[in-house]
Amino acid sequence: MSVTIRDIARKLNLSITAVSRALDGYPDISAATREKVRQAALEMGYVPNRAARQLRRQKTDTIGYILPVSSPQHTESFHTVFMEGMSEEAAIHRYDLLISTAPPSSPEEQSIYQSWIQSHKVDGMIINRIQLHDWRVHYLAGQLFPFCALEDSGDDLDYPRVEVANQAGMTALVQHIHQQGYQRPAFIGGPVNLKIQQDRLQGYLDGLQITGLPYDPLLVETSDLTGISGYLACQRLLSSNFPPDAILCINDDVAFGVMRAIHETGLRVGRDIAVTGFDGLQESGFTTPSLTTVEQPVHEIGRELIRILLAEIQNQSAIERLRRITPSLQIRESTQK
Amino acid sequence: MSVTIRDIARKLNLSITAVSRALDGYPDISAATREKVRQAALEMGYVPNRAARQLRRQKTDTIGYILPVSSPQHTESFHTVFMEGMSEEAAIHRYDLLISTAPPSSPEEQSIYQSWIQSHKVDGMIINRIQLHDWRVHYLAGQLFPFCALEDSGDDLDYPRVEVANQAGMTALVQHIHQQGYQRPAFIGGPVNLKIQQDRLQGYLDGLQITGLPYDPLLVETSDLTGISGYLACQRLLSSNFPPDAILCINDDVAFGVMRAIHETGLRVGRDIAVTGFDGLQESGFTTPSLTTVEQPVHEIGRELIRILLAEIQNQSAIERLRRITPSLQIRESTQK
DNA sequence: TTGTAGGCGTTATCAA
DNA sequence: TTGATAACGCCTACAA
Repeated sequence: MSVTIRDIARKLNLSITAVSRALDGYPDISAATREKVRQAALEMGYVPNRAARQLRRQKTDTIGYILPVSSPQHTESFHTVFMEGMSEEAAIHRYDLLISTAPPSSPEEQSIYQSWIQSHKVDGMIINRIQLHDWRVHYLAGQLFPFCALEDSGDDLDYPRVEVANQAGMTALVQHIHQQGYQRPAFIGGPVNLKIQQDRLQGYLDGLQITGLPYDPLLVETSDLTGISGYLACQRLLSSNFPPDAILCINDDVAFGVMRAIHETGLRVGRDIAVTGFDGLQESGFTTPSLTTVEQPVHEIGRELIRILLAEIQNQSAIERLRRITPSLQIRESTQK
Repeated sequence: MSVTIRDIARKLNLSITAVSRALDGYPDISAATREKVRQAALEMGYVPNRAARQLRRQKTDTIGYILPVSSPQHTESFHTVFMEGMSEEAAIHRYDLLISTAPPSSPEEQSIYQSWIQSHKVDGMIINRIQLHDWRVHYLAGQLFPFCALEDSGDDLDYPRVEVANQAGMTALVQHIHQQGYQRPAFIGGPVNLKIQQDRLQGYLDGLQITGLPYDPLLVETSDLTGISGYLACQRLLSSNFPPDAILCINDDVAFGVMRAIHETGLRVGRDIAVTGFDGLQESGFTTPSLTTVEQPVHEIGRELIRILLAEIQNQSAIERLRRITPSLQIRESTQK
C-alpha cells in the first residue's frame, strides 16, 4: 500500500517512535537523525495516514458546512464566492472543508449534523442563513461543539459569529432612492424567519420613517431568494392598482428576476422604476442596466468565519469572537431616472 | 466521550465482536441479539467513529473535488450548481464531498492531490475543467486511483467520464445566428489548453464552414471565462475597423460581460449585435435582453459524475463508464434583430 | 537521545 | 451463533 512511518523506521534502522517524533519536530531528537528521517520521508513520498492520526488525536482537521439548498436548480450565486472564501482560508491552515447539501431545517439537515458531530467527522461547523432561534445554534451550543455563525439568531446566547450591518445597509438604500426622487418604494423579502429578512425589512421600515415616505403593507412582497421568485413577486406588485416606482429586493438574485419582469412589461428600469439588490455579486455590475446594491465582502466574510472558528477550536481566546462588517452602497444605473 | 461499540457490549453483556456484527447486519448472528443490539445502539445514541472505521477498512466514504479558482472574486456561477448536483448524489449514497480550492495546474493543486490520495483522505476524485493532456488524468490513472472526469483530455486513455457535445452545440449556435441574418460572427474563447476551448472553437469553425460564413482570425478573441474578461475582449472586438455583428462566447459569464460592454457603447444587443452564451445558467434567462445559449444539465452532470465514480470505486463494471450528454439550444432575445 | 508498549474504535480471522 | 485476539497507522507516557 502506501508508505508508512514503519517503512521509514525499517529503512533507517530506527524505532517508529523516533521517526514519528522527528517528523513532528519534537526537540528531544538529535538534529542529525531528524534530518535523516525528513530526507527519507521526502524521498519515499511519505504522507501521514489521516484516519490513524485522527483516531489517535481525536481531531479531524476538517470543517463542516452544509449548503442550504431549497429547490435544486434555483440557486443563489452567493454560495460559490462564500465557499471559495472559506475553502481558501481553511487551506491556509491545512484544514479541509467537508460539504453536504440539505434543505434548511429539514430532517436531512439534522441527521447530517448529528452524524458528523457524533462520529467525529469534523472539528467544527460553519452556519449560514441563520434563522430566528435557529435550532442549530441551540444544538451546537448544547453539545459544546465549536461553530461559527454568519449573523445572529436573536437568542440571548453568546457565540462566535460575523455580523453584517444589514439593517443600516437597507436603510441607506431607501435614503438613496428617496434622494433620487422615487416616491413609492416596495420591498421584496424572503422567508419570514430568516434573520436577514428581519433585518433588511426593518431597515426598509426605518428608511421609510427617516425619509418620511409612506408605508403601505401592499408594497411588501415575499420571495424565496431566487430570481424566479423575484420575477413572480414583481409581477404581483406591478399588477396592483397603485404600483410602486421603486423595488428594493432582499438580494441581488431576486433583483435580477425583478428587472426581467419589469423589462417584459415594456417599462424601463431606472427611468420608470428603480430596482436595488443586496450582496454586491459580481454579476450585479454586468446587468443592463447595472444594479444598485449593497456590497458585502462575501469572500472575506467566508474567510473570517473560518478564522474565528479555528481560533475557537484551538481555544485561542485572544481573537475577537464577534466581528461586525459594514457593507458598502454601490450606486449604479438601476436607480437613475 | 462518545458512545462506542464497547459501551453497548458492556451494557448487554456481549462481546464487541457480536455487537459489531449485529450492527453491520451480518447473517451469522441470531435475530434476537441483533434486535437487542440495534435497540440499545439507538437508545444510547451510538454513531460509529469514522476514523476508526476508515483505519480498519481503508475506505473513507468521501469524494474529493478541487474547485478551480483563478482570481478570487471572479467566479463562474457554474460551480454552485455543479457542486450541488455532486453533493446531492453523494449524500444519497452516504458519501461526503471534500472540497478544497486551488488554481488549475498550480503547485498547490498538485500537493492537494498528493496529500489527499496518499493520506487516504478520499476514495475517489472528480475532475473538472479538463485540459489537453491533463496531468491529473495521468497521475490518477498511474496511481490506479478511482476518478471520474468531466470531458476528455484528448489522450488515448480509457477512463470513466461524462462528455458533453460541446462542438455540436457551438456549431448549432453558428447556424442559428446565420439563419437570423447575422454575417460576421466573432468568437470569444478561453485558455487555449482547456478542452472546452478546443471543442467550442472547433464547433465555431465548423459552423462557419457549413454556413459558408467567412473566417477571420481577427474575430477570435480570448478570455479567462469570467464576465470581466468577456467585457474587455468585447471592447477589443468593437474597436476594430471591421467589427463583428455577432459574438459567440465560450460561456454565459463571458456573455454577460460582453452584453455589458455592448450596452455601454450605445449599441443594442440583438438588433445591432447578436450575443450567445454557453452553459444555460439560470441567470441567462433573466438578463436584458435574455441570452441565447446552449443549455447543459449542469446539476445532472454533477450527479452523473458521482454515480459513475461510485460504481468505479465499488468495481461495478455493470455501469457505463462513458456517458455522452447532448446540450440543448435555447433561443432567446439576444439573437433577434 | 532513543526504544518499548499500550491504546485510539473498528473490523476480520479464527477458533470455540 | 458467539468470543478472543490481532491488526489498521499513529502518538505518547514511560523506561532505558
